[in-house]
Amino acid sequence: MQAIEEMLREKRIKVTPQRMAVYAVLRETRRHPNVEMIYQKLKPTYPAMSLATVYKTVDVLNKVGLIQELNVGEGGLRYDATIKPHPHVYCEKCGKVADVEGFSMDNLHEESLLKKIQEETGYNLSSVQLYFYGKCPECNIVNK
Amino acid sequence: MQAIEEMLREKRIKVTPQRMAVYAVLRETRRHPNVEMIYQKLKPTYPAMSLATVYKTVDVLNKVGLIQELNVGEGGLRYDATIKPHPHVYCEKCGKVADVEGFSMDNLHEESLLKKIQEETGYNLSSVQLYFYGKCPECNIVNK
DNA sequence: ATTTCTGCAAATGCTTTGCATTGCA
DNA sequence: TGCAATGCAAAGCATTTGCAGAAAT
Repeated sequence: MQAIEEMLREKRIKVTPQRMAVYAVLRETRRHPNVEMIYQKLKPTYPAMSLATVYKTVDVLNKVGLIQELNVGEGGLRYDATIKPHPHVYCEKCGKVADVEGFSMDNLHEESLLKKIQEETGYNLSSVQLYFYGKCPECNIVNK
Repeated sequence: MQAIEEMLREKRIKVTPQRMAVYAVLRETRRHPNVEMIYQKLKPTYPAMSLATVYKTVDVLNKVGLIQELNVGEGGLRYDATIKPHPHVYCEKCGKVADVEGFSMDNLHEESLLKKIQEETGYNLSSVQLYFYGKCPECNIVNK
């Protein structure tokens, strides 16, 4: 795994402690946190860090392509440091987001398919998201 | 096409002019409007209708399965009266949402695939959404 | 030295809520 | 009649913005 500092530098954005910290949090977790979760996680270590900075930081990291933004149900946008396209499952009860690893999205990026959809819709496409909705194992146990 | 009044009645929800009007708007358009757009569309005909009612109505229609809710980019949730699963394309510049018709999502609902993903994730799945992101034809022409 | 980022607080925008009134069944 | 839906205004969150001071290149 490449050093975080290097990765930011390669993207030609200024390397600040806040940016390294936010990116580090996202690389260490599989929980697809939203901005508030990232903020809470960083608070003990960076008491001065502002929520607005977390918002700005995930925006920058997303725009340079170091992380991806997930638009699943409620609770705000979620962030994922794994940028290789993969499907996500969302729990409609507790809001948990998990990766689906056993399904490749390569076929959705396949040259011919994207081209076909571009022709049909006239859109110039750049990315794809596949979301599955349901109930997570923990919420399934609980009645109702 | 079935009469709107009948469809609401079959879902055992109270039939009101507001609900029929909102559902009618969604059946007549392919623009995947958000709540504000539906509200603006109805204002001339139903000047007394409240924005809150539109919010409550799309929520009810979605819950009984007459419409589906789309969680694409900015500008609020979008609504679609076509409930058969199909992919959507979202324009990252102007926010337009369009249907993709040339790609079937049946394979994503295939018994074996859903089962496989349920086994891997432990989630009990109920629905799927496939979103493509890019730029629409109109926005592609404009520079930058 | 410049440019960009951060932190704060205020502002914005979408959505929900509480409640009195109205309307469907 | 009784329960549910509507309309209005206020409240609630998530997110954005403007700007002065701080930090990175």
